[in-house]
Amino acid sequence: MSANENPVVPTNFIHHIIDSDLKANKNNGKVATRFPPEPNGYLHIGHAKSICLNFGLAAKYQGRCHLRFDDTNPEKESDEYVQAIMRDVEWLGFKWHELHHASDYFGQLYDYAVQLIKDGKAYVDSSTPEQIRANRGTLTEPGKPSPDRSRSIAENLDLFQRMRAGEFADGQYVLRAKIDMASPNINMRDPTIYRIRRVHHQRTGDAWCIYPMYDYTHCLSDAIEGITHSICTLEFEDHRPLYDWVLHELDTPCHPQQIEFARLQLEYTIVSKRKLNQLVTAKHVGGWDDPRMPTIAGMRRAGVPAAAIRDFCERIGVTKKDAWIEAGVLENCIREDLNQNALRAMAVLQPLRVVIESYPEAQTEWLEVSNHPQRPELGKRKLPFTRVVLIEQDDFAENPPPKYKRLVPGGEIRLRGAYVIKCHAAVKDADGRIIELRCSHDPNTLGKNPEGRKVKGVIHWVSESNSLPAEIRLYDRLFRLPYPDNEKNFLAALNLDSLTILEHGRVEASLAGVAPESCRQFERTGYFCVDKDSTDTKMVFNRTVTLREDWVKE
RNA sequence: UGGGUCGUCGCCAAGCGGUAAGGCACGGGGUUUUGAUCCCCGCAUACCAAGGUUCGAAUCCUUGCGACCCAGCCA
Repeated sequence: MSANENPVVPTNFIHHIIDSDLKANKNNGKVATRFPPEPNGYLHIGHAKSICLNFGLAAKYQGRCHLRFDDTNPEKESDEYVQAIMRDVEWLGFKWHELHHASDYFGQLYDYAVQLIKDGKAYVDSSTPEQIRANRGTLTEPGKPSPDRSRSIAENLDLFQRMRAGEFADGQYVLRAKIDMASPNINMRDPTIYRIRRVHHQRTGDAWCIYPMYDYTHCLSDAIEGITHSICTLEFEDHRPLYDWVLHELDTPCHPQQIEFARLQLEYTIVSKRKLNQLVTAKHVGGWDDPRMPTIAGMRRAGVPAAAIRDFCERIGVTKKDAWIEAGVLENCIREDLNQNALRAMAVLQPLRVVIESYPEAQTEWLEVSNHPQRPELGKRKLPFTRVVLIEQDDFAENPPPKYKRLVPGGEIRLRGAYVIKCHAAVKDADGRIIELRCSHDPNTLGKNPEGRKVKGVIHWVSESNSLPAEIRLYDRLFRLPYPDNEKNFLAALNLDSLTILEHGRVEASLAGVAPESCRQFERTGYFCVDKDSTDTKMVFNRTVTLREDWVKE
């Protein structure tokens, strides 16, 4: 595939920063990044952008990229999420050079906190959350110091040790950094860095009853791991002074540079773990891996190739601009990959019986068709042609709209890879519904055009007797509005027709036994992949994406 | 009315003082036993606005305007 041989890897402002760091021999010419998810939900397309960025940087600069779980809030975290995250990162195609957990550093983090206290840079506060909030001030007014701010170092040390020892109730005390209650940056108004919480931690169990906060933990974890460039999203820009403050006050192995970029915003989707969790919990979807979910697991189940996600992340770029990506960009990446790589197959989603009266009843011809019209190296397969075939209900119209290119009464159509047939009659049931077509075939049209006339269209088909029953799940976008988050309640933007199940599909017999996650292009209808719900008696396919349809719809 | 950041084509996005890359979308044409793919062609005298500096500005300066983020013992 020469198309992907010379990918033009776009550059972005982070490359510029690193390039100049390298030129100045900062960090001894090394580059180390990390992807730091909190294990409180499944990874989504927004995380994919961050993963591609961080692992991509390490690859580009021959550096390292760590996977680090930011597991400092045991109330929301679980091992299920840890496992899912590792699975998703690997599936996306990345290998971490080191695996870490912020919880691995709890001991060191505690020692650093003691040092901060000894230096007079942190104090134990007995204020309630309400008092802390009230004293924090507002965006335009400075905060007021807590009465505990002047507590002695000795007393702070004693109290902090006893916090750890479990002598106090949850919430009774917190440890705060002593910075500046009048700072125009609210994050610098003595942020809480430790809280008491008697919660079982998925990794450290009940070893701790105090847990460090993100701002305190993240920078130190980066420094401990020797991260050189700590990349995060824009909402942490205001936290950078705090990141730098902690590392400046403490004697750490290094001082990583925090760089912020704009998080992904994709039309018709939502990338908030809280809201995605809500969709799962309230059963608006089948689970975190529901094919409609923008999660990595969901897209994987839908049949989206990892390479398409990587391509997408590359195309959208990395900037600090608040941007919205049109849904078509992702779809294009998916189609581009699948068009190149998916084998073709014949499948009829909503069958209509076609009896070819001119074709011998007992006869079966094995017709050779290409697995991929543009890639002969992918071989050919044989399809059984029989007297009774099934075509798509949509491919026949008694009263065709203008420019209809399919079968009509008295008209001819090419059955893809087979004969040209002509429709003589439509058989209807008592309700007037068409249940069968009576046709004849032109035996002289196999592999060649009929003489003296042009056939306007080609449709797909499957042998009635020699095909497999299949359930086809047609997925559409989960939200009917491009910006679900703009709604007071995002659930109101849900597309109630996001899933259509077709129970009576038929697919060509060669698909028997094809493994889950295998993708095929069902000619003329779209890309589909085998779902894990498939059984020996009934295959199940998920529609990944439709084919482009360039014509005006009726 | 505090602080932080951003503003180049419908949507992304290069550009970093020398005269507007690319992708998606869109429009037109061609090939085609998938109305798919593929292939051509078109698509910003213009870079939020207004001033200024300069031989020359999207790029530098000034002043406006607009958008986003921040007041968790969440991350």
